Amino acid sequence: MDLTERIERRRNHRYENRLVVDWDALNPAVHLSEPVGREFVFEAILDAADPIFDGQLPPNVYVWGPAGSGKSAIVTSLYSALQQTVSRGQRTFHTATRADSLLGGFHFVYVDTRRTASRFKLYQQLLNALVDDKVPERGIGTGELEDRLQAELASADGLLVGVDHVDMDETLDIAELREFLAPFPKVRWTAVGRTPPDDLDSHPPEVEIQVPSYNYEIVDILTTRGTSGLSKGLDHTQAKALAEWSDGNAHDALAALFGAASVAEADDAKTLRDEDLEAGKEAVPKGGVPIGRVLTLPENKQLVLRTLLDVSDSEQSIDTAADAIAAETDLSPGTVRRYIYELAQHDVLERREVAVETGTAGRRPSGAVPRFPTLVFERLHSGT
DNA sequence: GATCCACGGGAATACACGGATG
DNA sequence: CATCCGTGTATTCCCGTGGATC
Repeated sequence: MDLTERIERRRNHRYENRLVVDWDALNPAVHLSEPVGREFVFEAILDAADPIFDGQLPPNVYVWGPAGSGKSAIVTSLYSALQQTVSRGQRTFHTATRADSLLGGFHFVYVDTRRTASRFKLYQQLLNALVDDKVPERGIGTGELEDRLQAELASADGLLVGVDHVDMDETLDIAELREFLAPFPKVRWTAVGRTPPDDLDSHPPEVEIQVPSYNYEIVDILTTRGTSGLSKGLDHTQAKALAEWSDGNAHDALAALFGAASVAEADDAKTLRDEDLEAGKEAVPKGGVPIGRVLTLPENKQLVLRTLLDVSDSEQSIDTAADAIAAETDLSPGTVRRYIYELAQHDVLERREVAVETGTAGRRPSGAVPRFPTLVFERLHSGT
């Protein structure tokens, strides 16, 4: 037996003994290419997109439903599939061979407005997806980008944009989306959000598709993910219990599973024990924000959150915490404090009354506690 | 020289409480 | 007793500046 063989053997051995074999499979921020149990929504979106097969522009579509119901999963997978299908034909398309490519003149781009909440960034992202060279992120005017995008679209039949997370804190709402895309008559969108169409403060999109909350499907989702993520898969009883706990929120269920796996692995456990699952659930606040939301925050805000988890002793005021964080980072105390308040306003943190020992004068201080899956956040951050 | 936007810092406003006032 | 006022904090709001890039 030679050395490489021995190494290989050892590697396999370790691999087999390892609890988690694929963290991405358990990661609620990573969507499967084929989401489980939402086929009818795919059909509805494709129905609406049907005109493109005749070279016509389709209507704008609004997909809406509660948190953790698979909306993002659907749109990301659908758009990446469309993008791939089409761009394959696209390269060879150009002039004569138009008939070869059914969707030849259409482009598809997915954008997350959590990262794209200004006119500039929207144009920048769209352009970046359409052209080969990198589009500058600064040093260039918004008008210039608009011109370039116009030029790029001149030769296309149309552009379909999947716009995720509209109408939330710090993201685009439908009215802004309309306004920003108004200069481009060939652009149509599929917007995704939680707000019911009746509550939108702009006239409703032509097509509305409602995504209901998950129910029994969560067990399937957990089992599917568990099978590829855990060396021994996920026990059915545990999957069922997690599903029930999650109340139809697939994100929360996965976040708890991910957290449980993280705890178990840190403890060198060979299987997921019930206590791990308890810890996993514990770290996922009910009605909190999804981990994806946190991971799209600007780098320094994430740094503040990560440091907060380290220095936090639950009973300290925001002021004290801010000072402690500022000492650990190269941000000023003032900025850290402002960040914490901003994060609290956007539900990433929660302000909570804190016991005050000193005099009674003045407004009472509050502390800040996380409203996002902390174990998931910590693990995803410790790697980078 | 122009661009966008994250930072920093400070001004404005909100809140808590005790004491004064009607 | 209800309301107002003053003082001390906490929180929110706003805008100028500068880094990085074109």
